[in-house]
Amino acid sequence: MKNFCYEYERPAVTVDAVIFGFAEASLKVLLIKRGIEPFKDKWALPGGFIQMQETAEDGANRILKKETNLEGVFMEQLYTFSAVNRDPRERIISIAYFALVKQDDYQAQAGDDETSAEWFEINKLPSLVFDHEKILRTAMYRLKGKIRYQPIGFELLTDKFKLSQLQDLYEVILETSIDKRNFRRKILQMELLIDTEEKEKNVAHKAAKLYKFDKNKYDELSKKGFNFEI
Amino acid sequence: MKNFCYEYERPAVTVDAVIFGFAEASLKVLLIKRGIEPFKDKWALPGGFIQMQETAEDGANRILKKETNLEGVFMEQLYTFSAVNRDPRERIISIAYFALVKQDDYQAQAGDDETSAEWFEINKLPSLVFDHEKILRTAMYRLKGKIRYQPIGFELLTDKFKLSQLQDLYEVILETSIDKRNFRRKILQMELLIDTEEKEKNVAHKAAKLYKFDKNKYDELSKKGFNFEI
DNA sequence: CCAAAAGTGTTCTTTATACACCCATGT
DNA sequence: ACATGGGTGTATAAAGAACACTTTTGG
Repeated sequence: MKNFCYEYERPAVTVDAVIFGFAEASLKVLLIKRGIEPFKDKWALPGGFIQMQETAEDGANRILKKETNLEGVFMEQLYTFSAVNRDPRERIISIAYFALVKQDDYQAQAGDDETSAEWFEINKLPSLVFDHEKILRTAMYRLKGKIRYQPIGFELLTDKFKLSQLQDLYEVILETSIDKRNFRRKILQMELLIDTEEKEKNVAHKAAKLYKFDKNKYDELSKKGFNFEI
Repeated sequence: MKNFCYEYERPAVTVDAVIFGFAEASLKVLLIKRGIEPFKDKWALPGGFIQMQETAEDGANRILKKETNLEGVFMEQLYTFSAVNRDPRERIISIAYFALVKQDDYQAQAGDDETSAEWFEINKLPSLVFDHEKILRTAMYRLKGKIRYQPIGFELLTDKFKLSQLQDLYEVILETSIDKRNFRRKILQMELLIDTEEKEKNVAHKAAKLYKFDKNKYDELSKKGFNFEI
């Protein structure tokens, strides 16, 4: 049974993923209900042991795919958690990632497997196992810091979005209110949004224009020293 | 000999440290000459296997102490490198840290052991083993990004410094030139420097005032939402 | 016609940038 | 006396912050 032997004791290594979504003007996190001990039936971040033939990033993508059936979304290494007793069983080091997904895509594609994954509003979280609350706090802190200087907010919205959705997103994540006119001017002045010429439909008010984020243009400008900032 | 057996195969886990110093107006990194195979006598970042009773941060501090005899300096987790073949022997995952040390302190205290550690100017590096060049690039990128928004530059200077030293530091790390008057005004307006009432001595020109960074005041202001920015 | 969200400009304040000369000290 | 780096102020441009009304649409 125990076939892998080493000269020195080794910690186990896992990968955990903080998967953020945004819907109904609130920030959400995907949690899974543990199916095994320890802490069976408690909520946890999706994760698993790293495989010998995969990088940590591969592992994080594998977990993302398993839980959401999504691939190719924004994903970034968050931090490596190595407290000696973070797992009651044995020494386990966790390399944590955070991902930003377009929640509508997920809702369309997932639901076809029976893992008990569920979206939780960031302000209505259950208690989590191990040090997962700490990991989640770290992820939120990172997201909050990063969204102002990199155009990652768009990763949480559908491809076409209206400016008020983008503003809602910033307001929720940064926990501030932003002046509508100043926000719109600032975003539009960057010239990173493509006007799709479409409008939202069937709303009981003036229909909003829909925009797309121009990733190619952003990449171009970045090379020339442009810095995104909200 | 191989006494530690597990049900599943496990990667080994190491900690590597990118230790930055600043002297003679240039940024330096501490490298060690490897004493063992593989790559014996090649230059590498200081590092070692993580111990079962220490966190990664403890490990990084242990390595820092071993190589420089310093403790309590600025240290922060950088990134975890997990490419499958980054080490030719076997799968080794490295949790990398970066540290900022006051190089003068080091020169005063170290030299009492015979490890072949040596400071290299960042622009005159030898080639490094494994993926250590990648780790170093990652560290420099992080340092460059971070120094503008957190007062970590002071960690590289002696306790008392003159403004031109601080400016040199920013110019070297950011790879730009900065207007002297604008720089001085910006730094002094923050009111985070304490005028020590001392001046440099024995220089063939007007003696510069010496300042200290007021960490307590910075911590206070941070709590109230102040953001350091150069 | 009413409710609900979209869309739009101007003024004022703050911050960033560009720029050149005199001062103190040791040799 | 001279070479070296220290120290200082102002004017202009750019960016940020504050603020209220009209428009479009479905019910």
